[in-house]
Amino acid sequence: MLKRRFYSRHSPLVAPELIGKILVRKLDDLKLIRGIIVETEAYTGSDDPASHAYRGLTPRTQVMFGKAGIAYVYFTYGFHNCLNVVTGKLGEAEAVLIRAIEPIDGIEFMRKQRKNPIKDLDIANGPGKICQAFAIDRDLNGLDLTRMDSPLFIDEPTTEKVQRKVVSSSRIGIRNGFDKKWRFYDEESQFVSARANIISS
DNA sequence: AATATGATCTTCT
DNA sequence: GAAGATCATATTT
Repeated sequence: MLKRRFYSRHSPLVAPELIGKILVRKLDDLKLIRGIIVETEAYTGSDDPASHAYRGLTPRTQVMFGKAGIAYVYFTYGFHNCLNVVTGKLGEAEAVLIRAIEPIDGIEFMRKQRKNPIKDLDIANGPGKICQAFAIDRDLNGLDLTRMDSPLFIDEPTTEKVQRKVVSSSRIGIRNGFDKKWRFYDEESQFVSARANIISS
């Protein structure tokens, strides 16, 4: 399990290192849902016009200003939740958005969470889809991902491939801050988000 | 293959 | 009141 030391750094540094790591979700019945992170985006605070924290602390962005290694889950477009991990030093308002995942374990569960027949490629290739597949909602906002008993955390890969070809681009779905190349993804993965493919083509 | 639209919630102006 | 770190479906090229 990744420790707080890993998260307590500048988000554009943490985001590319999360590619290839394993997101793990523990359900009530002790079932394990696992997948490889293949796409992330870094956000910072007052210097990043694309960030929720750009205009300072608000009720929604409160956890971004807190300790690293905490989940920041927000609700967007009236429909979807998105999962971030808080990074940086205390008070710095940084986070990494998890944008796409390659499912490994609990695929049948994920399929049920989403829409029943659905291709493996479409289970978690987008931030809203990840939260559906992994049963993540705002109840998990503020959760500490570095505690042993946490129902959600990030692991080092074990049997999975460790070396990834990580490349960067502009972030997706934002109007400002296009100059920053803070979206990172595994160039060889088929599981990156669908919207990314549309925009970059 | 590209573009449009509906769903409909939260936050900040 | 408008915009938003989205997604699925429908409609048009």
